[in-house]
Amino acid sequence: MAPLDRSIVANVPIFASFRADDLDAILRDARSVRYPKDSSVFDQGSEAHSFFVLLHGHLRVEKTTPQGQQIVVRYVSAGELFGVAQAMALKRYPATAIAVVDSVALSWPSTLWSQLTGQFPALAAGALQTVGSRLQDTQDRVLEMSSEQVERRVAHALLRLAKQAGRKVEHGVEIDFPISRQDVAEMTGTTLHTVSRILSAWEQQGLVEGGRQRIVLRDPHRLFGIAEGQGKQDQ
Amino acid sequence: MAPLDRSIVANVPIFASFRADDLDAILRDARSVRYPKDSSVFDQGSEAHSFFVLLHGHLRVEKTTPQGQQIVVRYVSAGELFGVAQAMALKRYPATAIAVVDSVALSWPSTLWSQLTGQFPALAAGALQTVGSRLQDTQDRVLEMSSEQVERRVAHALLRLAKQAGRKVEHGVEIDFPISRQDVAEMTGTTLHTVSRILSAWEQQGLVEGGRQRIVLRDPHRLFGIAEGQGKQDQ
DNA sequence: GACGGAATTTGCTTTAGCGCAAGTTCCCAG
DNA sequence: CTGGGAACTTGCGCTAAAGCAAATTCCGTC
Repeated sequence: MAPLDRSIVANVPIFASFRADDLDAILRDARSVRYPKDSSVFDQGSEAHSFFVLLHGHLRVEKTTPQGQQIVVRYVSAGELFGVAQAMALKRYPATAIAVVDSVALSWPSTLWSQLTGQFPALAAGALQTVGSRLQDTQDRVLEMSSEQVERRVAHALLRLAKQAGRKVEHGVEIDFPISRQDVAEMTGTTLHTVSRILSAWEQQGLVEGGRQRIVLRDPHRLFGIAEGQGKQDQ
Repeated sequence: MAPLDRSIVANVPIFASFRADDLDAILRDARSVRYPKDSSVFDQGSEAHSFFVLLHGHLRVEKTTPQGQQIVVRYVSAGELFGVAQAMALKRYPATAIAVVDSVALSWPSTLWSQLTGQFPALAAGALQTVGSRLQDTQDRVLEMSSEQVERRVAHALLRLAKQAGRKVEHGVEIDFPISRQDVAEMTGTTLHTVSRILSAWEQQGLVEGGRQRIVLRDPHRLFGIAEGQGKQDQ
Protein backbone atom coordinates (compact mmCIF):
# COMPACT_ATOMS: atom_id res chain seq x y z
CA MET A 1 0.00 0.00 0.00
CA ALA A 2 1.41 3.40 -0.97
CA PRO A 3 1.91 5.73 2.01
CA LEU A 4 -0.68 8.50 2.11
CA ASP A 5 0.46 12.05 2.27
CA ARG A 6 -1.24 14.27 4.79
CA SER A 7 -1.94 16.85 2.13
CA ILE A 8 -4.80 14.71 0.84
CA VAL A 9 -6.85 15.46 3.94
CA ALA A 10 -6.16 19.18 3.91
CA ASN A 11 -9.84 19.84 3.25
CA VAL A 12 -11.28 17.43 5.78
CA PRO A 13 -12.70 19.53 8.63
CA ILE A 14 -12.52 16.77 11.18
CA PHE A 15 -8.75 16.62 10.81
CA ALA A 16 -8.24 20.37 10.63
CA SER A 17 -7.09 20.72 14.22
CA PHE A 18 -4.67 17.79 14.15
CA ARG A 19 -0.93 18.16 14.40
CA ALA A 20 1.08 17.00 11.40
CA ASP A 21 2.67 14.03 13.13
CA ASP A 22 -0.64 12.89 14.62
CA LEU A 23 -2.14 13.07 11.17
CA ASP A 24 0.63 10.94 9.80
CA ALA A 25 0.00 8.38 12.53
CA ILE A 26 -3.70 8.28 11.72
CA LEU A 27 -3.11 8.03 7.99
CA ARG A 28 -0.73 5.12 8.45
CA ASP A 29 -3.74 2.91 9.13
CA ALA A 30 -5.88 4.30 6.35
CA ARG A 31 -6.48 2.85 2.94
CA SER A 32 -7.54 4.91 -0.04
CA VAL A 33 -10.15 3.23 -2.19
CA ARG A 34 -11.76 4.22 -5.46
CA TYR A 35 -15.49 3.61 -5.90
CA PRO A 36 -16.75 3.77 -9.48
CA LYS A 37 -20.09 5.38 -10.17
CA ASP A 38 -23.03 3.22 -9.01
CA SER A 39 -20.90 0.94 -6.85
CA SER A 40 -21.64 0.59 -3.17
CA VAL A 41 -19.24 1.59 -0.41
CA PHE A 42 -21.13 -0.46 2.16
CA ASP A 43 -24.48 -2.17 2.32
CA GLN A 44 -27.30 -1.96 4.81
CA GLY A 45 -27.19 -4.92 7.14
CA SER A 46 -23.64 -5.99 6.38
CA GLU A 47 -20.97 -6.03 9.03
CA ALA A 48 -19.60 -2.57 9.89
CA HIS A 49 -15.99 -3.40 9.10
CA SER A 50 -14.77 0.13 8.36
CA PHE A 51 -15.36 3.82 8.82
CA PHE A 52 -14.59 6.37 6.13
CA VAL A 53 -13.77 9.88 5.05
CA LEU A 54 -14.84 10.89 1.57
CA LEU A 55 -12.05 12.55 -0.42
CA HIS A 56 -13.67 13.03 -3.82
CA GLY A 57 -17.12 12.56 -5.26
CA HIS A 58 -20.60 12.18 -3.87
CA LEU A 59 -22.44 9.33 -2.21
CA ARG A 60 -26.11 8.68 -1.78
CA VAL A 61 -26.99 7.04 1.53
CA GLU A 62 -30.22 5.09 1.36
CA LYS A 63 -32.22 3.01 3.73
CA THR A 64 -34.74 0.32 2.84
CA THR A 65 -37.53 -1.27 4.84
CA PRO A 66 -37.96 -5.05 4.89
CA GLN A 67 -40.93 -4.41 2.58
CA GLY A 68 -38.73 -2.70 0.04
CA GLN A 69 -39.73 0.90 0.64
CA GLN A 70 -36.72 3.14 0.33
CA ILE A 71 -35.61 6.61 1.36
CA VAL A 72 -32.56 8.69 0.68
CA VAL A 73 -31.08 9.41 4.09
CA ARG A 74 -28.65 12.01 2.82
CA TYR A 75 -25.91 12.76 0.34
CA VAL A 76 -22.27 12.70 1.43
CA SER A 77 -19.87 15.24 -0.04
CA ALA A 78 -16.08 15.37 -0.04
CA GLY A 79 -14.51 16.03 3.34
CA GLU A 80 -17.21 14.30 5.36
CA LEU A 81 -16.84 11.49 7.85
CA PHE A 82 -19.29 8.63 7.26
CA GLY A 83 -19.94 5.00 8.03
CA VAL A 84 -19.23 5.45 11.74
CA ALA A 85 -21.67 2.71 12.71
CA GLN A 86 -19.18 1.06 15.00
CA ALA A 87 -18.72 4.27 16.96
CA MET A 88 -22.44 4.28 17.69
CA ALA A 89 -22.13 0.70 18.96
CA LEU A 90 -23.76 -0.79 15.86
CA LYS A 91 -22.48 -4.08 14.53
CA ARG A 92 -23.95 -3.55 11.10
CA TYR A 93 -24.40 -0.62 8.76
CA PRO A 94 -27.91 0.78 9.10
CA ALA A 95 -27.98 2.02 5.50
CA THR A 96 -26.36 1.60 2.11
CA ALA A 97 -23.90 4.09 0.60
CA ILE A 98 -23.67 4.30 -3.18
CA ALA A 99 -21.27 6.41 -5.22
CA VAL A 100 -23.35 8.63 -7.52
CA VAL A 101 -20.20 9.71 -9.35
CA ASP A 102 -16.74 8.14 -9.36
CA SER A 103 -15.52 8.70 -5.81
CA VAL A 104 -12.55 8.16 -3.55
CA ALA A 105 -12.65 7.50 0.18
CA LEU A 106 -10.19 6.80 2.95
CA SER A 107 -11.15 3.86 5.10
CA TRP A 108 -10.03 2.56 8.46
CA PRO A 109 -10.87 -0.76 10.09
CA SER A 110 -13.67 -0.24 12.62
CA THR A 111 -11.62 -2.06 15.20
CA LEU A 112 -9.25 0.91 15.30
CA TRP A 113 -11.98 3.34 16.31
CA SER A 114 -11.70 2.96 20.05
CA GLN A 115 -7.92 2.98 19.89
CA LEU A 116 -7.82 6.12 17.75
CA THR A 117 -10.39 8.01 19.79
CA GLY A 118 -8.54 7.07 22.96
CA GLN A 119 -5.38 8.46 21.46
CA PHE A 120 -7.00 11.50 19.83
CA PRO A 121 -9.95 12.83 21.80
CA ALA A 122 -10.55 15.43 19.09
CA LEU A 123 -11.61 12.59 16.85
CA ALA A 124 -14.34 11.55 19.26
CA ALA A 125 -15.42 15.16 19.62
CA GLY A 126 -15.52 15.57 15.86
CA ALA A 127 -17.55 12.42 15.42
CA LEU A 128 -19.99 13.58 18.06
CA GLN A 129 -20.41 16.86 16.22
CA THR A 130 -20.89 15.10 12.91
CA VAL A 131 -23.50 12.75 14.31
CA GLY A 132 -25.11 15.58 16.23
CA SER A 133 -25.56 17.74 13.19
CA ARG A 134 -27.01 14.80 11.30
CA LEU A 135 -29.44 14.30 14.14
CA GLN A 136 -30.45 17.94 13.85
CA ASP A 137 -30.95 17.62 10.12
CA THR A 138 -33.01 14.49 10.49
CA GLN A 139 -35.19 16.02 13.18
CA ASP A 140 -35.74 19.05 11.00
CA ARG A 141 -36.78 16.70 8.26
CA VAL A 142 -39.38 15.10 10.54
CA LEU A 143 -40.67 18.52 11.46
CA GLU A 144 -40.85 19.43 7.81
CA MET A 145 -42.67 16.25 6.86
CA SER A 146 -45.16 16.82 9.65
CA SER A 147 -45.96 20.38 8.90
CA GLU A 148 -45.26 21.29 5.30
CA GLN A 149 -46.90 20.25 2.11
CA VAL A 150 -45.04 18.48 -0.63
CA GLU A 151 -44.22 21.48 -2.79
CA ARG A 152 -42.48 23.26 0.07
CA ARG A 153 -40.59 20.13 1.04
CA VAL A 154 -39.30 19.70 -2.48
CA ALA A 155 -38.22 23.34 -2.58
CA HIS A 156 -36.37 22.90 0.70
CA ALA A 157 -34.70 19.74 -0.53
CA LEU A 158 -33.46 21.36 -3.71
CA LEU A 159 -32.14 24.37 -1.87
CA ARG A 160 -30.29 22.14 0.57
CA LEU A 161 -28.81 20.13 -2.28
CA ALA A 162 -27.74 23.29 -4.04
CA LYS A 163 -26.07 24.54 -0.90
CA GLN A 164 -24.28 21.28 -0.27
CA ALA A 165 -23.37 20.38 -3.82
CA GLY A 166 -24.29 23.30 -6.03
CA ARG A 167 -22.14 24.41 -8.93
CA LYS A 168 -22.61 27.83 -10.49
CA VAL A 169 -23.52 27.56 -14.14
CA GLU A 170 -24.50 30.13 -16.73
CA HIS A 171 -28.07 30.68 -15.66
CA GLY A 172 -28.25 29.40 -12.13
CA VAL A 173 -26.95 26.73 -9.79
CA GLU A 174 -26.72 23.14 -10.91
CA ILE A 175 -26.76 20.19 -8.57
CA ASP A 176 -23.37 18.69 -9.13
CA PHE A 177 -24.25 15.02 -9.53
CA PRO A 178 -26.86 12.93 -11.31
CA ILE A 179 -30.12 12.95 -9.39
CA SER A 180 -33.41 11.55 -10.58
CA ARG A 181 -36.98 12.56 -9.81
CA GLN A 182 -37.21 9.32 -7.89
CA ASP A 183 -34.28 10.37 -5.70
CA VAL A 184 -35.90 13.68 -4.88
CA ALA A 185 -39.11 11.82 -4.09
CA GLU A 186 -37.25 9.58 -1.67
CA MET A 187 -35.72 12.61 0.02
CA THR A 188 -39.05 14.32 0.56
CA GLY A 189 -41.38 11.45 1.27
CA THR A 190 -43.43 11.64 -1.89
CA THR A 191 -43.63 9.93 -5.29
CA LEU A 192 -41.68 10.52 -8.46
CA HIS A 193 -44.94 11.48 -10.15
CA THR A 194 -45.58 14.32 -7.78
CA VAL A 195 -41.97 15.52 -8.01
CA SER A 196 -42.16 15.44 -11.78
CA ARG A 197 -45.37 17.47 -11.78
CA ILE A 198 -43.90 20.03 -9.40
CA LEU A 199 -40.69 20.40 -11.38
CA SER A 200 -42.64 20.70 -14.62
CA ALA A 201 -44.72 23.49 -13.13
CA TRP A 202 -41.62 25.24 -11.85
CA GLU A 203 -39.95 24.91 -15.20
CA GLN A 204 -42.96 26.67 -16.77
CA GLN A 205 -42.41 29.54 -14.39
CA GLY A 206 -38.68 29.68 -15.05
CA LEU A 207 -37.76 28.62 -11.53
CA VAL A 208 -35.79 25.55 -12.46
CA GLU A 209 -34.46 23.81 -15.49
CA GLY A 210 -34.78 20.06 -15.67
CA GLY A 211 -33.18 17.26 -17.55
CA ARG A 212 -32.43 13.62 -17.28
CA GLN A 213 -30.96 13.19 -13.79
CA ARG A 214 -30.20 16.88 -13.83
CA ILE A 215 -31.63 19.86 -11.97
CA VAL A 216 -30.60 23.50 -12.31
CA LEU A 217 -32.04 26.15 -10.00
CA ARG A 218 -32.56 29.25 -12.09
CA ASP A 219 -34.16 31.36 -9.43
CA PRO A 220 -33.11 30.18 -5.97
CA HIS A 221 -34.57 33.28 -4.39
CA ARG A 222 -38.10 32.67 -5.57
CA LEU A 223 -37.67 29.01 -4.74
CA PHE A 224 -36.80 30.07 -1.22
CA GLY A 225 -40.04 31.99 -1.15
CA ILE A 226 -41.94 28.82 -1.96
CA ALA A 227 -39.99 26.86 0.64
CA GLU A 228 -40.96 29.41 3.27
CA GLY A 229 -44.58 29.44 2.25
CA GLN A 230 -44.65 32.85 0.55
CA GLY A 231 -45.09 31.23 -2.83
CA LYS A 232 -48.79 30.69 -3.15
CA GLN A 233 -50.60 33.96 -2.51
CA ASP A 234 -48.94 36.01 -5.24
CA GLN A 235 -48.83 33.34 -7.90
CA MET B 1 -25.15 21.98 47.96
CA ALA B 2 -25.46 18.56 49.57
CA PRO B 3 -22.88 16.06 48.28
CA LEU B 4 -24.41 13.50 45.96
CA ASP B 5 -23.94 9.86 46.69
CA ARG B 6 -22.91 7.65 43.82
CA SER B 7 -25.74 5.25 44.55
CA ILE B 8 -28.16 7.65 42.94
CA VAL B 9 -26.69 6.94 39.50
CA ALA B 10 -26.64 3.18 39.94
CA ASN B 11 -29.23 2.83 37.20
CA VAL B 12 -27.67 5.22 34.72
CA PRO B 13 -26.21 3.12 31.89
CA ILE B 14 -23.76 5.75 30.77
CA PHE B 15 -22.05 5.63 34.17
CA ALA B 16 -22.21 1.87 34.52
CA SER B 17 -18.61 1.27 33.54
CA PHE B 18 -17.13 3.99 35.74
CA ARG B 19 -14.94 3.34 38.75
CA ALA B 20 -16.30 4.47 42.08
CA ASP B 21 -13.77 7.24 42.63
CA ASP B 22 -14.21 8.56 39.07
CA LEU B 23 -17.95 8.65 39.67
CA ASP B 24 -17.43 10.62 42.83
CA ALA B 25 -15.30 13.09 40.93
CA ILE B 26 -17.94 13.51 38.25
CA LEU B 27 -20.74 13.88 40.78
CA ARG B 28 -18.85 16.58 42.64
CA ASP B 29 -19.73 18.98 39.84
CA ALA B 30 -23.33 17.87 39.49
CA ARG B 31 -26.43 19.51 40.85
CA SER B 32 -29.64 17.67 41.51
CA VAL B 33 -32.73 19.63 40.53
CA ARG B 34 -36.42 18.89 40.89
CA TYR B 35 -38.73 19.79 38.01
CA PRO B 36 -42.43 19.87 38.87
CA LYS B 37 -44.91 18.54 36.37
CA ASP B 38 -45.35 20.86 33.35
CA SER B 39 -42.24 22.89 34.08
CA SER B 40 -39.51 23.15 31.49
CA VAL B 41 -35.97 21.87 31.98
CA PHE B 42 -34.68 23.93 29.08
CA ASP B 43 -36.21 25.87 26.23
CA GLN B 44 -35.65 25.77 22.51
CA GLY B 45 -33.40 28.63 21.47
CA SER B 46 -32.06 29.44 24.90
CA GLU B 47 -28.40 29.18 25.74
CA ALA B 48 -27.20 25.61 26.29
CA HIS B 49 -25.88 26.19 29.79
CA SER B 50 -26.10 22.61 31.08
CA PHE B 51 -26.31 18.96 30.18
CA PHE B 52 -28.34 16.47 32.18
CA VAL B 53 -29.07 12.96 33.30
CA LEU B 54 -32.65 12.16 34.26
CA LEU B 55 -32.95 10.39 37.60
CA HIS B 56 -36.72 10.18 38.05
CA GLY B 57 -39.73 10.96 35.95
CA HIS B 58 -40.41 11.54 32.29
CA LEU B 59 -39.77 14.45 29.95
CA ARG B 60 -41.33 15.35 26.65
CA VAL B 61 -38.91 16.92 24.19
CA GLU B 62 -40.65 19.10 21.64
CA LYS B 63 -39.57 21.23 18.75
CA THR B 64 -41.48 24.12 17.24
CA THR B 65 -41.21 25.84 13.88
CA PRO B 66 -41.09 29.63 13.62
CA GLN B 67 -44.69 29.29 12.34
CA GLY B 68 -45.77 27.54 15.50
CA GLN B 69 -46.07 24.00 14.21
CA GLN B 70 -44.88 21.57 16.83
CA ILE B 71 -43.68 17.98 17.04
CA VAL B 72 -42.75 15.70 19.91
CA VAL B 73 -39.14 14.76 19.27
CA ARG B 74 -39.10 12.04 21.91
CA TYR B 75 -39.74 11.19 25.52
CA VAL B 76 -36.89 10.94 27.99
CA SER B 77 -37.01 8.30 30.71
CA ALA B 78 -35.00 7.87 33.90
CA GLY B 79 -31.37 6.96 33.35
CA GLU B 80 -30.98 8.80 30.08
CA LEU B 81 -28.48 11.47 29.16
CA PHE B 82 -30.08 14.52 27.54
CA GLY B 83 -29.50 18.15 26.73
CA VAL B 84 -26.05 17.50 25.29
CA ALA B 85 -26.35 20.37 22.82
CA GLN B 86 -22.96 21.74 23.76
CA ALA B 87 -21.30 18.41 22.96
CA MET B 88 -22.68 18.66 19.44
CA ALA B 89 -21.19 22.14 19.17
CA LEU B 90 -24.55 23.87 19.51
CA LYS B 91 -24.73 27.12 21.43
CA ARG B 92 -28.45 26.84 22.01
CA TYR B 93 -30.87 24.05 22.78
CA PRO B 94 -32.57 22.90 19.58
CA ALA B 95 -35.73 21.82 21.42
CA THR B 96 -37.68 22.27 24.63
CA ALA B 97 -37.80 19.67 27.40
CA ILE B 98 -40.89 19.60 29.63
CA ALA B 99 -41.48 17.41 32.67
CA VAL B 100 -44.68 15.45 32.06
CA VAL B 101 -44.62 14.22 35.66
CA ASP B 102 -42.66 15.52 38.64
CA SER B 103 -39.07 14.72 37.73
CA VAL B 104 -35.52 14.95 39.05
CA ALA B 105 -32.40 15.46 36.98
CA LEU B 106 -28.70 15.86 37.57
CA SER B 107 -27.18 18.78 35.74
CA TRP B 108 -23.66 19.83 34.91
CA PRO B 109 -22.50 23.14 33.46
CA SER B 110 -21.91 22.72 29.72
CA THR B 111 -18.49 24.27 30.13
CA LEU B 112 -17.36 21.13 31.93
CA TRP B 113 -18.17 18.87 29.00
CA SER B 114 -14.83 19.09 27.24
CA GLN B 115 -12.94 18.77 30.50
CA LEU B 116 -14.92 15.73 31.64
CA THR B 117 -14.73 13.95 28.28
CA GLY B 118 -11.00 14.61 28.16
CA GLN B 119 -10.67 13.04 31.57
CA PHE B 120 -13.15 10.22 30.97
CA PRO B 121 -13.18 9.02 27.37
CA ALA B 122 -15.98 6.60 28.21
CA LEU B 123 -18.21 9.61 28.67
CA ALA B 124 -17.58 10.74 25.11
CA ALA B 125 -18.12 7.21 23.85
CA GLY B 126 -21.37 6.98 25.79
CA ALA B 127 -22.59 10.29 24.44
CA LEU B 128 -21.76 9.21 20.92
CA GLN B 129 -23.78 6.05 21.42
CA THR B 130 -26.68 7.97 22.87
CA VAL B 131 -26.73 10.45 20.02
CA GLY B 132 -26.18 7.66 17.52
CA SER B 133 -29.15 5.68 18.69
CA ARG B 134 -31.28 8.80 18.61
CA LEU B 135 -30.17 9.35 15.06
CA GLN B 136 -31.23 5.82 14.21
CA ASP B 137 -34.60 6.32 15.83
CA THR B 138 -35.17 9.57 14.01
CA GLN B 139 -34.18 8.10 10.65
CA ASP B 140 -36.53 5.20 11.26
CA ARG B 141 -39.22 7.73 11.94
CA VAL B 142 -38.58 9.42 8.60
CA LEU B 143 -38.74 6.07 6.87
CA GLU B 144 -41.97 5.32 8.68
CA MET B 145 -43.52 8.65 7.78
CA SER B 146 -42.54 8.15 4.16
CA SER B 147 -43.87 4.68 3.76
CA GLU B 148 -46.58 3.86 6.25
CA GLN B 149 -50.07 5.13 6.62
CA VAL B 150 -51.25 6.85 9.74
CA GLU B 151 -52.82 3.89 11.48
CA ARG B 152 -49.62 1.89 11.34
CA ARG B 153 -47.58 4.85 12.51
CA VAL B 154 -49.79 5.33 15.53
CA ALA B 155 -49.55 1.63 16.34
CA HIS B 156 -45.77 1.82 16.14
CA ALA B 157 -45.68 4.91 18.32
CA LEU B 158 -47.81 3.33 21.03
CA LEU B 159 -45.76 0.15 21.04
CA ARG B 160 -42.57 2.16 21.37
CA LEU B 161 -44.02 4.18 24.21
CA ALA B 162 -45.15 1.02 25.95
CA LYS B 163 -41.71 -0.48 25.61
CA GLN B 164 -39.99 2.62 26.90
CA ALA B 165 -42.41 3.60 29.62
CA GLY B 166 -44.97 0.83 29.94
CA ARG B 167 -46.32 -0.30 33.26
CA LYS B 168 -48.12 -3.62 33.60
CA VAL B 169 -51.66 -3.17 34.81
CA GLU B 170 -54.53 -5.57 35.30
CA HIS B 171 -55.60 -5.89 31.68
CA GLY B 172 -52.63 -4.73 29.68
CA VAL B 173 -49.79 -2.25 29.61
CA GLU B 174 -50.37 1.36 30.53
CA ILE B 175 -48.20 4.20 29.34
CA ASP B 176 -46.76 5.48 32.56
CA PHE B 177 -47.29 9.21 32.14
CA PRO B 178 -50.04 11.55 31.00
CA ILE B 179 -50.19 11.67 27.23
CA SER B 180 -52.86 13.35 25.15
CA ARG B 181 -54.20 12.55 21.69
CA GLN B 182 -52.49 15.73 20.59
CA ASP B 183 -49.14 14.40 21.83
CA VAL B 184 -49.58 11.18 19.89
CA ALA B 185 -50.50 13.22 16.83
CA GLU B 186 -47.31 15.25 17.19
CA MET B 187 -45.28 12.06 17.44
CA THR B 188 -46.74 10.58 14.29
CA GLY B 189 -47.21 13.57 12.04
CA THR B 190 -50.97 13.63 12.02
CA THR B 191 -53.83 15.47 13.74
CA LEU B 192 -55.48 14.87 17.07
CA HIS B 193 -58.73 14.19 15.24
CA THR B 194 -57.26 11.31 13.30
CA VAL B 195 -55.61 9.89 16.41
CA SER B 196 -58.87 10.12 18.30
CA ARG B 197 -60.73 8.31 15.53
CA ILE B 198 -58.12 5.57 15.38
CA LEU B 199 -58.08 5.05 19.14
CA SER B 200 -61.87 4.99 19.25
CA ALA B 201 -61.94 2.30 16.60
CA TRP B 202 -59.31 0.29 18.43
CA GLU B 203 -61.19 0.65 21.67
CA GLN B 204 -64.25 -0.85 19.93
CA GLN B 205 -62.15 -3.83 19.00
CA GLY B 206 -60.71 -4.20 22.49
CA LEU B 207 -57.19 -3.33 21.39
CA VAL B 208 -56.70 -0.37 23.66
CA GLU B 209 -58.41 1.40 26.49
CA GLY B 210 -58.48 5.16 26.45
CA GLY B 211 -58.99 7.89 28.93
CA ARG B 212 -58.12 11.47 29.53
CA GLN B 213 -54.37 11.68 28.87
CA ARG B 214 -54.24 7.95 29.41
CA ILE B 215 -53.66 5.00 27.10
CA VAL B 216 -53.65 1.31 28.02
CA LEU B 217 -52.66 -1.31 25.47
CA ARG B 218 -54.91 -4.28 26.05
CA ASP B 219 -53.67 -6.39 23.18
CA PRO B 220 -50.12 -5.41 22.24
CA HIS B 221 -49.80 -8.47 20.05
CA ARG B 222 -52.64 -7.58 17.74
CA LEU B 223 -51.45 -3.99 17.78
CA PHE B 224 -48.12 -5.24 16.56
CA GLY B 225 -49.94 -6.93 13.74
CA ILE B 226 -51.42 -3.61 12.70
CA ALA B 227 -48.04 -1.91 12.99
CA GLU B 228 -46.53 -4.49 10.67
CA GLY B 229 -49.34 -4.23 8.18
CA GLN B 230 -51.05 -7.53 8.88
CA GLY B 231 -54.02 -5.75 10.36
CA LYS B 232 -56.21 -4.98 7.44
CA GLN B 233 -56.88 -8.10 5.43
CA ASP B 234 -58.53 -10.13 8.18
CA GLN B 235 -60.53 -7.32 9.71
C1' DG C 1 -71.33 20.99 44.06
C1' DA C 2 -71.73 24.01 40.27
C1' DC C 3 -68.56 26.28 36.86
C1' DG C 4 -65.23 26.65 33.26
C1' DG C 5 -61.93 25.07 30.44
C1' DA C 6 -59.32 21.49 28.50
C1' DA C 7 -59.50 17.01 26.33
C1' DT C 8 -61.91 14.16 23.54
C1' DT C 9 -65.30 12.40 20.25
C1' DT C 10 -67.66 12.34 16.06
C1' DG C 11 -70.00 13.81 11.73
C1' DC C 12 -69.46 16.07 7.36
C1' DT C 13 -66.86 18.25 3.61
C1' DT C 14 -62.88 18.97 1.09
C1' DT C 15 -58.55 18.14 -1.07
C1' DA C 16 -53.65 17.06 -1.69
C1' DG C 17 -51.37 13.97 -3.66
C1' DC C 18 -51.17 8.90 -4.53
C1' DG C 19 -51.89 4.99 -7.67
C1' DC C 20 -52.60 3.58 -12.18
C1' DA C 21 -51.94 3.93 -16.94
C1' DA C 22 -50.36 5.51 -21.18
C1' DG C 23 -47.42 7.98 -23.53
C1' DT C 24 -42.85 10.53 -24.78
C1' DT C 25 -38.04 11.56 -24.64
C1' DC C 26 -33.53 10.59 -24.24
C1' DC C 27 -29.32 7.97 -23.85
C1' DC C 28 -26.48 4.14 -24.62
C1' DA C 29 -25.24 -0.19 -26.71
C1' DG C 30 -24.70 -2.99 -30.41
C1' DC D 1 -27.95 4.59 -36.95
C1' DT D 2 -31.17 1.79 -34.92
C1' DG D 3 -33.32 -0.66 -31.08
C1' DG D 4 -34.38 -0.96 -26.31
C1' DG D 5 -34.77 0.46 -21.88
C1' DA D 6 -34.58 3.83 -18.32
C1' DA D 7 -36.09 8.35 -17.01
C1' DC D 8 -39.55 11.40 -17.31
C1' DT D 9 -44.23 13.49 -18.27
C1' DT D 10 -49.05 13.82 -17.98
C1' DG D 11 -54.03 12.70 -17.50
C1' DC D 12 -57.60 10.72 -14.56
C1' DG D 13 -59.98 8.80 -10.71
C1' DC D 14 -59.79 7.76 -5.96
C1' DT D 15 -59.04 7.84 -1.14
C1' DA D 16 -56.75 8.69 3.21
C1' DA D 17 -56.69 11.97 6.07
C1' DA D 18 -56.93 16.95 6.88
C1' DG D 19 -60.00 20.78 7.96
C1' DC D 20 -64.06 22.47 9.92
C1' DA D 21 -67.70 22.37 13.24
C1' DA D 22 -70.26 20.97 17.11
C1' DA D 23 -71.15 18.11 20.94
C1' DT D 24 -69.81 15.80 24.97
C1' DT D 25 -67.03 14.32 28.80
C1' DC D 26 -64.07 14.98 32.34
C1' DC D 27 -61.35 17.25 35.93
C1' DG D 28 -59.74 20.65 38.96
C1' DT D 29 -61.19 24.76 41.28
C1' DC D 30 -63.58 28.23 43.64
